[in-house]
Amino acid sequence: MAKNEMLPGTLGMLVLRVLQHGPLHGYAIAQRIHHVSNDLLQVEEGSLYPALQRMLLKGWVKAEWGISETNRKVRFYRLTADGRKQLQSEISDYDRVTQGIQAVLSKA
Amino acid sequence: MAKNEMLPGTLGMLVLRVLQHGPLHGYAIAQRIHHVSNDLLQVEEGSLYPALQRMLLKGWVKAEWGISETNRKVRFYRLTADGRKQLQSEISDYDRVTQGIQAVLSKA
DNA sequence: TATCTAGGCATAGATAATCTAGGTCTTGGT
DNA sequence: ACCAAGACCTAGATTATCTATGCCTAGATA
Repeated sequence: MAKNEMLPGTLGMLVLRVLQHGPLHGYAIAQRIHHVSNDLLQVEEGSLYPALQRMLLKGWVKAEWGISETNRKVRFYRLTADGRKQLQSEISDYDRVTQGIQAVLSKA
Repeated sequence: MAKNEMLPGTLGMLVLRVLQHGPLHGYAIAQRIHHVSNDLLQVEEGSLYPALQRMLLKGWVKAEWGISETNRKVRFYRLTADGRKQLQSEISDYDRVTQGIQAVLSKA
């Protein structure tokens, strides 16, 4: 995953995480992740929108149309109760796996 | 990536890392990763062998047949100079991305 | 001796998630 | 009248993983 690419399998977790603050529209989700990560992470639109569709199907987010700060028609996503649970689960999986990886990288 | 699954994109790095000590055969690579990670990581053979093939093609490892400690015909893999460079590159990519992820998870 | 288990290599096919590269529409500024 | 940026979306290619399977051998055990 060179340059600004994502770690496959972690995008959903990041999206759910930034939605914990409150609803955001897609474009804003990508920007938020980019800024909060100090520009280390770059979410491509071709990854983001399909991911949001998957999460809608799973019931982890709900969407509704609205108007953005810049007066554009946008789709706001907000976390559901299931989404919150899913986020916790993904975080603990992620923590466990990265612990394992760190162990290998350090004491291999 | 539930239970013992891998984080996609990190297997190659882990394999190269454990080969830094010296040559190992495939089965032993999987075991080493499993043990060193405190059983957190489980490398499936169906992931490992294709990964080794890819790394052979890229020239990151070289393979030769030999006899294992348990007297079986095995294929020993050892790191090449290119493999060492690749490992450093993958580690720094990985570190950068996980820093970004941690930033989002904590200060989202 | 026959059989079983574990060690060990390998591949095919399904699945999933990403990226690239396009496309569309709108708003606000020049 | 035009253009850049905001915003949504999808198709297709690529890549990496997992599941399931097959094959072979050494050593232990019945």
